[in-house]
Amino acid sequence: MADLNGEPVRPVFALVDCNNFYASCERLFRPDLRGRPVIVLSNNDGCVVARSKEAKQLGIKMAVPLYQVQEIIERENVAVFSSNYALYGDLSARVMSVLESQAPTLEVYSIDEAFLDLTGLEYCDSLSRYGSALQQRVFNWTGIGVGVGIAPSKTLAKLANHAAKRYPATGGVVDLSDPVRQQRLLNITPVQEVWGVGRRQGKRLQAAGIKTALQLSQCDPRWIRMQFSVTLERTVRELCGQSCLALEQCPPPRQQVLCSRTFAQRITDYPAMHSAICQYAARAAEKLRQQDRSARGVTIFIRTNPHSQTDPYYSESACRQLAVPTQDTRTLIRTVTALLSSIWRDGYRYMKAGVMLSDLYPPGTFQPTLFDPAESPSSARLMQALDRINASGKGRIWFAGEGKCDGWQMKRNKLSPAYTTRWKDLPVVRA
DNA sequence: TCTGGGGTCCTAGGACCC
DNA sequence: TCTGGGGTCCTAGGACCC
Repeated sequence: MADLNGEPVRPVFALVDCNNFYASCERLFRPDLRGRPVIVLSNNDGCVVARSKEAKQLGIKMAVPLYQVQEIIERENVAVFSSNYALYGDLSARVMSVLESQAPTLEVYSIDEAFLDLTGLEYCDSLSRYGSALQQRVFNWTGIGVGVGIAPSKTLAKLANHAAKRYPATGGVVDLSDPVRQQRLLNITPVQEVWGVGRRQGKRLQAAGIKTALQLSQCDPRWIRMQFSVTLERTVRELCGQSCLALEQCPPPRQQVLCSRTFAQRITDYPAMHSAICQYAARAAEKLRQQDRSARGVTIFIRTNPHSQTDPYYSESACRQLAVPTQDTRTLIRTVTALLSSIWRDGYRYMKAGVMLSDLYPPGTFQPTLFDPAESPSSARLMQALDRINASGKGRIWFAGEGKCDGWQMKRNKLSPAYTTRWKDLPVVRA
């Protein structure tokens, strides 16, 4: 693309990221929690996955197990919540719809982040002024605070966003279009904070004397490719302001569907594991149908606690390729049941299990052989009826194999109401 | 006692083909 | 005694992301 003077148009990306998203959601309908430290826990109330500003200041680290910060929680009167995905998902959709109304194109990157394409906008308005207006509008319309990072590549936009959050003087908006500013920020950013550099590669880079993002950006991309990977080569180029990652407006179709859980209490007997595996298969099948796919590959895994010093470790998986893809819960339950009996061993204390569906086909795209069994014509209608009933909120139908609720079910002791998605949880305001 | 869940992409190596 | 070159596909495992 070129502008009217024949100069190539430089792409401009913005990354908008919600501040302490889950913690902000929990506080939105609880004004009494303003100023009080808030944390949100992972499934099973296991680890800390979100912290309000105040909680961060107390030194509560990300992903730390709950029991390790119990003392701080009690001493400092920290408000603790289980994950409430119904609430976060709904508020996320609200934030995204505001962003969508304010930018020509956007990519929803995760539950609390979106990339926007602002190419060409700098000719109409100052980019940072636009960022501030966007931030204000999201806050006014949803009550959620966001940070905005603007730059010529996604990786730099990520970095700008980090800076917007780290340095309050920025007001939560950083425009990194200027190469001099880019260099300055890269110079004070440790290499492992760059998007796409994880712990492992961070260590390897450090060992090679590459300690800052600036040093990484100055590496020869070909050398990086040889020593590391093409992915990291792309990161180097992106850090130099060369955009290699495009905006993905429609997310590519999923290639697998996974449902796995850690149990609240260890499972030691086969019937309990069987009902857990059946429940995960049923849930995975539900997701599969939501995505309008049929799966041919079925994998299950079971494992004990890898952290345990005292219990023996066991981890095993098994998979099967079906003759024809299916989205019928009954077929999947039959399959996982057979797989489970092949890997189950008595005498272990199991901590986690899961069901994975892969080799996914859109309807009507699989070519069966002459002798493949056809799916019964009533299957799709039956599954539709099942999904409709279970979505109606009037009750739930499940398969016998799933059993009734048991002690191993996920622990969510500190769950807040589904304020925005369930009528009976609607907050009431009294004058 | 107590450590989440759900994804993607890349690479190396083996099997196989002509 | 001598034993090519080029390619595809599949899988397991590693690394990364939020």
